[in-house]
Amino acid sequence: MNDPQRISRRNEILDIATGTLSEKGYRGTSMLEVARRASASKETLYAWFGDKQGLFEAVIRRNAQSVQTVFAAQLENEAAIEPTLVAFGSALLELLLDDHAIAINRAAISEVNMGSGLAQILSAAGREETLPHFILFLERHQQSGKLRPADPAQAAEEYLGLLMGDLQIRRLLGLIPMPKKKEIRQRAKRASARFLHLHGSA
Amino acid sequence: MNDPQRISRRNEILDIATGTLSEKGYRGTSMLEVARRASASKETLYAWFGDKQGLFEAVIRRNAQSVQTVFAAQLENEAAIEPTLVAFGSALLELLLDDHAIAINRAAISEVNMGSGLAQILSAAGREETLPHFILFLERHQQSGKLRPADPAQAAEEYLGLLMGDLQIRRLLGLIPMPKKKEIRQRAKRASARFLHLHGSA
DNA sequence: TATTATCCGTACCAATGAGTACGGTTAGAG
DNA sequence: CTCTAACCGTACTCATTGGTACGGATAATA
Repeated sequence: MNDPQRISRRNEILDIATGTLSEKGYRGTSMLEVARRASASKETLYAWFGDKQGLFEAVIRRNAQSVQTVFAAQLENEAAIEPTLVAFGSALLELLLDDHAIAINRAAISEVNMGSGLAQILSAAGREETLPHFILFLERHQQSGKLRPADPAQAAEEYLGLLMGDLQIRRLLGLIPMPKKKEIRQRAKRASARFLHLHGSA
Repeated sequence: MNDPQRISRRNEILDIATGTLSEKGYRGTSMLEVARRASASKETLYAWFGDKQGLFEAVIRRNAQSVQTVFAAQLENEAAIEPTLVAFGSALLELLLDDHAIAINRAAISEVNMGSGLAQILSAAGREETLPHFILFLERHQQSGKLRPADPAQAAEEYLGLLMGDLQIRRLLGLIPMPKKKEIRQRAKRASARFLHLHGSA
């Protein structure tokens, strides 16, 4: 198997692992099932990813990587603050609430007590990576006078709180389905308006 | 074993189950271990609680019950709005972020895919039970003119979002320890101030 | 004191799943 | 074309754990 083939095969396996994770959860996903669905052998899985945790670490890392790029661009345009805020909020909700992300977060949470590092990896590749971009964005607008001076980290957290509410928890608990695009946009709009009400200079 | 003894014994077992859940998580907690710690027999556990899920359903229900009473009183006094908001927020944070509550939420989340009803029970006994009290509280203050008219349910969710931020998720992921009382109070104060900034009539 | 129901501890069963080993096959390298 | 390395499928080991069975002890009750 040559290199491009291996990469493609690897991604195929990670796709299948992600799908299985969404359907059955971490505990409910056996290596055998992933192998069967991927028409791969357990031995290959273990050779490539070490063990079960390693496989899902790879899932988390790849998922995070595909995200990272989206946000960096999102927050670095020079548009007015409100539309950017709305676009960013929508993208963030879309991303944090979709089935794959929820499955990944559930996996990380359910393995916390098993001494697994999944949660650390998820945090490092997720929040730790994107939040600074958002904070810088807020600082830029503070300096340009569009936002009143304040601790940008705290302001960022306020926006996140207004945006998410307890949606993520309720998704994690399986109490609500993925919101429709329309609801998401509406929510992002409202959160942005509220945020500007608190922090805007107008 | 007479009745009061049984009740006390039952609570003792639920305490131990809760502690074990905090330490090891749902998956990491075996019925054998609970039995051993409680100096009980597995057979008694199964006789009293049906199965593993039944045991932890009982844990959730008892925990929720002990909470419910706190909030009802909290929100029905006639004090000014801000101190009540701060007190309620502090109590809520204290309650949602402590080790036991986090362990319970982790358990419910990790069992979602297994078709367990733990999450439904948690929601019914938790959010569904306390949120209406808070909404009524907001409505009362709207009618008395202390709060500007608005959808009280939406306002309630905003307060929750401002209050929690992503603290709960980070606690669930094991990324941060339980906040100190002082931080909690400070956070409740800030969230209340922000909320009144958005919704207060003054 | 005798009786009976409950509970404890231990042993047991069946199922599951992580991780390993291996023979057969395929596909790329020389 | 041959050879070799990687991969697939299957089978196997081993540990864990949910759930059940049972004998002996214990405490309430008559």
